[in-house]
Amino acid sequence: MKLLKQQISKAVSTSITSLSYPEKDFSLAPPKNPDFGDLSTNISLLLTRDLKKSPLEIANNIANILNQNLPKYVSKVTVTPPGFINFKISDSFYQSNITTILDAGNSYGKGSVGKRKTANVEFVSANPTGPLTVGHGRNAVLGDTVSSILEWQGFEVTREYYFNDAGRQMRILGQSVEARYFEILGKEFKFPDDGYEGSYIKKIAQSIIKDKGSNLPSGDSNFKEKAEDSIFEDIKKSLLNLGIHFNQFTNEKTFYENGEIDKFLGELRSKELIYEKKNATWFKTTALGMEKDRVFIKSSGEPTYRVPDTAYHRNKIERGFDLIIDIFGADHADTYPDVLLALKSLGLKTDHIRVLLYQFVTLIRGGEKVKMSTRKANFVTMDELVNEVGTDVVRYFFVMRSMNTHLDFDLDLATDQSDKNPVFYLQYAHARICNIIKHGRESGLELSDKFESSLLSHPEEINLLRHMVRFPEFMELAYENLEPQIVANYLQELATRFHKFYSHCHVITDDLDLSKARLALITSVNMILLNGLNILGISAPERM
RNA sequence: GCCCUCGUAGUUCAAUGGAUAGAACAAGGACCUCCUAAGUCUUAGAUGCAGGUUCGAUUCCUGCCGAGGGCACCA
Repeated sequence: MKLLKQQISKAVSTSITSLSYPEKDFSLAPPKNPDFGDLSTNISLLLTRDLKKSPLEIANNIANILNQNLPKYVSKVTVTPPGFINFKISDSFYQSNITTILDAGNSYGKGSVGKRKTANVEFVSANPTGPLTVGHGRNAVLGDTVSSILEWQGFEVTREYYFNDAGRQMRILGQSVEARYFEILGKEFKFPDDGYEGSYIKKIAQSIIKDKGSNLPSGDSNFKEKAEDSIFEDIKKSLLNLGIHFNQFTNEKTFYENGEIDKFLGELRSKELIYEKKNATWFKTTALGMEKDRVFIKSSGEPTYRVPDTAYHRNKIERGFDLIIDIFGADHADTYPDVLLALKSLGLKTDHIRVLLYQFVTLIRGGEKVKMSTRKANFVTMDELVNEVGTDVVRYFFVMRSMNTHLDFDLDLATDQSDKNPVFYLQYAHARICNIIKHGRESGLELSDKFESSLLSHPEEINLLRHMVRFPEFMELAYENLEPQIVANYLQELATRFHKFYSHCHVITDDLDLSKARLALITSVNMILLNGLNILGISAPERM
């Protein structure tokens, strides 16, 4: 399809040159209404102003030339108001694509932009203060799917989880566990003001009593460490439940210990971008065009998140990735520019860093919005959700919408309607095909590379084939925009066209040649479904 | 007050600046002697408001209204 488009574009360019029309950057894409043709270009509309002629006239001039010497596989060139030039592609082009798909198999649609390139995708990155919640779920699924989209283009991807087990949050976590520990033992305790109130804290305290006895003193390091270990283990388990596994966990502490933080602070200092004021250390972002300076080291001596984050990103840059992606919630929108600014001041290139912001999930339960807070233990965990509706439904739910939409997650509906989730529509198409293939096998029909593709001329077959050839193009689009919902939308449309085909055309019939051709057709549809579902991390059951 | 994201059908969401704005759920009809009806067909229903750019705007720009998030010596 890509080649064909290039050929047609070239033919259009040649014809406008021969008419001495100026060159324009025109579009060539399938029109929404298939009655107009398979591909349309807006070139004549773009030329209207320069040529001071009606777009229809220009279009007719171009079309006349094109019709004199049709590009390969183009059967007709037409013009429709207001001035689109439409190309009708011959059925044989689409029919021949089946062999292409079957030959490529599970690599059909792969791209090569990422060949011999590496990418790092940092996501989730939740500190181990509590279980993975539905809020983190959107991050997790997006990150994992974006990673797969990159892999599909040839990138070697490192899925990375960055965390900090040394800050304020973790200190309070330790104190919360300690308080519960003494509470259970019937001793005097003080629950911290901003303590974590979830019941998991008590469970951790209980397990500490079991493992370490009941004589731990206040301030014992076990409280925090045990909590961290236990929570981290749960997070990893929850992620695995979602089909996600990380290649690397990076602890913020590393950058203090290996001196990289001191190193880059020194470098900024020597560039006079750091100064002291009110007992704190500031980064002079105003000198770099920002509205106000930012604190790097608090008067308490603790660095702010910007410091280790900058060191961490520098580290990622130095590891030589061709592409670095951060998946952040909308609440981080204002924070990463500081980090990028610091990196630039250090003389580093940041063009290959892409920050993907996703909007928050609003949870709705009983018709009411639920304000989520890990600290207040007001949350729904990923595990609860996955256990209730299953991994496939959860993953599809998070990936079927654009990440910059604020989405409402109605828990009652999610569980009530989980059997109406559109993911089943895709899976059902796959299962149906598997069943037909099985049915064919039972009557002695096997897939063979010898089939007469020209028999596939039913309108529903052509309609299906038209969408199939676009798979590589859509995957490329998903990569360029880093938007997983493009994959989901593509598959949804593919499944629709397959289901329509199914209701109009029988595969296994008395007509052996037709059956063979249709078997090849549905096998190639299945290949695409499988490839797409794989990218989304969704299973493809053979029976439903 | 300033910044970011979003306002599309009753509801939840789609739509590389293009031609008649698509689905799903909910509401009203129809279709299984036929490879799984988790399907197909069909009726009704929407671009917050006001300008601007453009041959053409849901899409880009400005203002207003509304929702969410930010604007820390929290991450």
